[in-house]
Amino acid sequence: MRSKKSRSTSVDIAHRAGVSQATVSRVLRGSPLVNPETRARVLEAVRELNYKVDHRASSLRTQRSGTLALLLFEDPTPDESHINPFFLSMLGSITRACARHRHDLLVSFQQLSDDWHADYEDSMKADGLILLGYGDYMAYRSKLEQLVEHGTHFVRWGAVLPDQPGISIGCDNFQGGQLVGEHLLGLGRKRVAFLGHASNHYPEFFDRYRGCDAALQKGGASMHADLQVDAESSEEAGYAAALALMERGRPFDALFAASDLIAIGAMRALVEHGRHVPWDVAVVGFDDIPMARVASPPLTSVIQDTSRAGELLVETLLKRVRAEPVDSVMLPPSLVVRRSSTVG
Amino acid sequence: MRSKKSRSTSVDIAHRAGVSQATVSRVLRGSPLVNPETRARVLEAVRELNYKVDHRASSLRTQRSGTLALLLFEDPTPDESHINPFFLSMLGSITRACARHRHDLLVSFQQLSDDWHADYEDSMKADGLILLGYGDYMAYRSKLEQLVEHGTHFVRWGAVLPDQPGISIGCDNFQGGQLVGEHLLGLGRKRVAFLGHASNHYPEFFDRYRGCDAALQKGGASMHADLQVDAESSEEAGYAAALALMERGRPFDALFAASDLIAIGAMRALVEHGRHVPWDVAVVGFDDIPMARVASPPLTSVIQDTSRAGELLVETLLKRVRAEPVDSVMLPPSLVVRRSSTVG
DNA sequence: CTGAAAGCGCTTACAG
DNA sequence: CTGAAAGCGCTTACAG
Repeated sequence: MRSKKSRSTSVDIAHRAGVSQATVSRVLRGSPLVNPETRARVLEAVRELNYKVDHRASSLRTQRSGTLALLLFEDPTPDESHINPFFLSMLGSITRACARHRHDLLVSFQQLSDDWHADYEDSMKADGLILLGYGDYMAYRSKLEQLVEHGTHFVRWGAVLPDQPGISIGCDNFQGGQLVGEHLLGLGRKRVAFLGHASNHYPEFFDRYRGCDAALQKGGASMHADLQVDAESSEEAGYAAALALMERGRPFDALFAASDLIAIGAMRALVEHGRHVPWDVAVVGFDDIPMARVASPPLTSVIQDTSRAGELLVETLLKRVRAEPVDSVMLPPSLVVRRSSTVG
Repeated sequence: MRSKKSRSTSVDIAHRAGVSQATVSRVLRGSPLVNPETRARVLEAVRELNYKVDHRASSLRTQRSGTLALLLFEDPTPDESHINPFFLSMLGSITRACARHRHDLLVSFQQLSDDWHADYEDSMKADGLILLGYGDYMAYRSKLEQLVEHGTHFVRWGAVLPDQPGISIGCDNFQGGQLVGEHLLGLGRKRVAFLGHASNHYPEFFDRYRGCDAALQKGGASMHADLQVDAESSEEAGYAAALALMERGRPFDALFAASDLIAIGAMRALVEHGRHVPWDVAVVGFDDIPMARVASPPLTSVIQDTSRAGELLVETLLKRVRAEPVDSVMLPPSLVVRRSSTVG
């Protein structure tokens, strides 16, 4: 139709229903100050002409777009189309949460190096931003400060830290690490290697590391600096890190990977070098991505509640947009035990 | 800033630069009819006030939103956050393609049963729609017809069929099936089971089936109705279908699953029932999702070029929006051989 | 309960 | 090359 006649507007509806354009608008916005019969007539015309409110015009007038933007970034950039599966799962739950809250979602991949603070909200495309991604927190932090200073509405998925700019929703990574430490200790493993960055630059990984350390210490063990190898969250990095670890020649009977991707890459390296998982080395990951169940052996991991997380991110952001008070929140993780860590 | 002073407009810029608001607009749209010095002055003011064009106002005026909408649907609805990984990968490449073409992307999950034809383009939120999903084509088709009749701009990912409403970009599923059939034949396997719907209701799966059949026939074999079991694309369905297949008691030495998820579920069932993959049964999937590499044994699969697909979908849709002529396109698939089908 | 009118922030003929 | 003016399609005080 639209290809032939041009799209109808509220004026067309007004005409057809024999009312003013203002009244059409009132009906469509659900204003209570409209006579029920008038309303019925307008609605009838709306149906007949298959009319839809022009979202741009209404949003220009009301100064609310009803749209949220999701900015997803990873540094270094993953090769084409290989976004971290954990973020993809978050993307799914955020999309659903947006729909529940009757908002649209704009999705965009960004480089940490991009000028992403400058775009979506400034050009009035979105009422607020959801930030999702890994990367060096020290580089990240200054961007966040700009956003705050700029008055942009945003919520970030990530570590909940004291004094951080803006607000965050994140997993309780320390507790996640503890769950892993306790599990390994219960298995009698005390020489626990850690694959992943463990510094302030990667606070999520670092908290996982420290949580595990804290748990081990209760059992008279601890993490060892010579059993820690840096790795970003990818299979390749996990593979390389496991090789580097074995190269060092220090004994270890368990391996805690900062993410499932790292764990999966590491298991490959271990097996290729004759280490049996879990007999020689119990392996635990983090995130519980779909791949974890399928890996061989199936990977013990820490579950982050992505659907709760998506809901909370959207809910919190909408509160921020409405200038209601909000707080950072940490979500409790849980452990799922599979054969990569247990014998039998 | 914006939280304190209100956002600046083109009028503010005009004022500051000592020109008319119309000139500001010309500069920002890159119009050639502006004196270079004037342009410089305007740009200076833009920078100082950190001004960004209000996208809604500009889009209202130009009647172009610069936004595309991606509608993702699956029937039956997957449980929270477990979208088919193949679609997730498509989503990634579509997002990137949109960015390359300087368009924004709105993402939304839909039920096939929803009234999705009615929304995004009608309310002027998007210039066009990308449709992505599995489902009963017969139900789907009537929706497509409505879209066409309605003059909506859309491109669909899926089977390229004669007489279909609108245009499609899809994998050459028949050829994909052929590659599988030739591969299995080369391995000396002739009793090939098929897990997945094989009817007009699921044209993509059906083409894969027929392609495989065509290849087998060249080798004096063929697909058998009693070795085909319906399954939608999920691990659970694959698991159940493999059980049903074994139940029938007909011998088979190869299994072609209509998707990797089906294949992975099926392998689990096979192994649990004492069949060795690939010795007893060579297994091949379709899609080459990330899980395929990690499965045990790693899964032979058919690669669909998702990054090319995303680019083509976006490019084609934008042409449609600009009323340029476009055609449906089939992309050539390729086979990646892993240990689920080869011995040694 | 309803209408006339102003205005959201741009873009683009039109006139100079 | 530049400005004044109309208009994109709505929403919402204001007056009745």
